[in-house]
Amino acid sequence: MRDFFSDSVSRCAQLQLAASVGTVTEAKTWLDEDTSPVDVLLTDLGLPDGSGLEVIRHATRLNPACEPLVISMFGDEDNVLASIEAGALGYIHKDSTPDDIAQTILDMRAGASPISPMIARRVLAKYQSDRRQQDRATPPVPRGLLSPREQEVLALISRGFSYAEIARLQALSVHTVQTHIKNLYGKLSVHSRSEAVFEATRMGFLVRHD
Amino acid sequence: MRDFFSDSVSRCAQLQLAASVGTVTEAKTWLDEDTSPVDVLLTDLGLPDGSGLEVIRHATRLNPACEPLVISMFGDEDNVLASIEAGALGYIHKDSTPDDIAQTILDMRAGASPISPMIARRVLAKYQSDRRQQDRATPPVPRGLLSPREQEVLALISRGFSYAEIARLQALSVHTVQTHIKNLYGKLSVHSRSEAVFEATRMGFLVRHD
DNA sequence: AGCGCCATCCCATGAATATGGGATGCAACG
DNA sequence: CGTTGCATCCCATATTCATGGGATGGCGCT
Repeated sequence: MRDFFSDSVSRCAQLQLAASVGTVTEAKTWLDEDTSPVDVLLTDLGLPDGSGLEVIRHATRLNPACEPLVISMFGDEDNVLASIEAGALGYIHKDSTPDDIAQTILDMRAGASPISPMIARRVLAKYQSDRRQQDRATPPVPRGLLSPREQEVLALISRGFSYAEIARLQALSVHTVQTHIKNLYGKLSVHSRSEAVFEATRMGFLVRHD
Repeated sequence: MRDFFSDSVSRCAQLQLAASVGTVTEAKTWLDEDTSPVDVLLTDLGLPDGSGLEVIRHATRLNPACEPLVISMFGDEDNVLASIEAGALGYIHKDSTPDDIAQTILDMRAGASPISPMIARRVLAKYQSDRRQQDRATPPVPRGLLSPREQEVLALISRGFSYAEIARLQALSVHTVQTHIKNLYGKLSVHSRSEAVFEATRMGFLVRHD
């Protein structure tokens, strides 16, 4: 197998083969030790001592610019999908010729993602469903429940300002601030600043703006 | 243009052309009025009265199983990406032949996603960066920063309990509670209950347990 | 014109908090 | 065996909150 890979890679005049290993352990060790960043990672999924997914994760963590390419078998769509989630940018069939592999690597280096339309469809489906889920997670903010002033005051409370400080920041009287907070408590049905912050966060009023 | 599309579609023996329109408005109206669900939507992006993106969104909202296919020009990767986010499952070049288009539609119906490797790469990149961002959003909870006791006290604070109440609930002395909170403030570098709740939420200590 | 909601201001008081100190026993770690 | 961190307890006090009242003017809607 090593020879086969080496053979494939050696056909890319532009690339130089840095290493070729046969197990997850070997791969990780080599990645850790090697000083220069790894640009292209060509890996099988079923390695003797673990999954190629681990190697992909390891490599991309060490060098985010690394471009992992997975060798897959037919009918292995699920694993291909998993490797894409792990960071793979393309895959190639196990029975490709060395020339095919070389060409695929070059394509990938040129900015493409060698993926079959079938896989692409599944990635898209997942991408879109994730996106929809995020939208649902992003809250159905009960807008209009809190008046603008109340929201501002709430935000300041959450950052630990005292009544006096809030009054100064908003150019209000301390009394006014107290009134706003009083109303706020009513609307959130709470009885203290901390509880208000908790509830407001839970209800999506307080968003981080670091 | 209508004739061209019709011509393309009519070459798919399996498909029947339901309608062909030329503007966003027409499309929406037709989608709203037509009773049977739309299976395949073939749309250009630059329509006279708006973007094909709107049509895609409209169609997928009405029938999530709808498979939108975008007609794009060369060099229009950004828009293709946008349409994929809007729900498109594939795209085809504007200068394809009717036969190409017909074949592409059939491929898509068979479960593929006609996407060039270049576009695929960009989708993957976005997918993976979104995923990483979500991971970062899900916090690297600094476990061990807060002692168990402190976490409990924090949780009670967030629910609005007073020192005395917390003391009662935890079978502690009020003084002890005060000490814990004092230490808590130090660790979160805050100076009030509300700020503590805010920071703790931000840092992922306070999770909802409704 | 009247009603409701918001923002603004004012007051007073008991309750709760923030923060400074200091102290003990225990368990873990090297 | 000393150090360090946690949990526990104690005290005192200035500050801040929570909450009850009451009041005015503006804006939008009917």
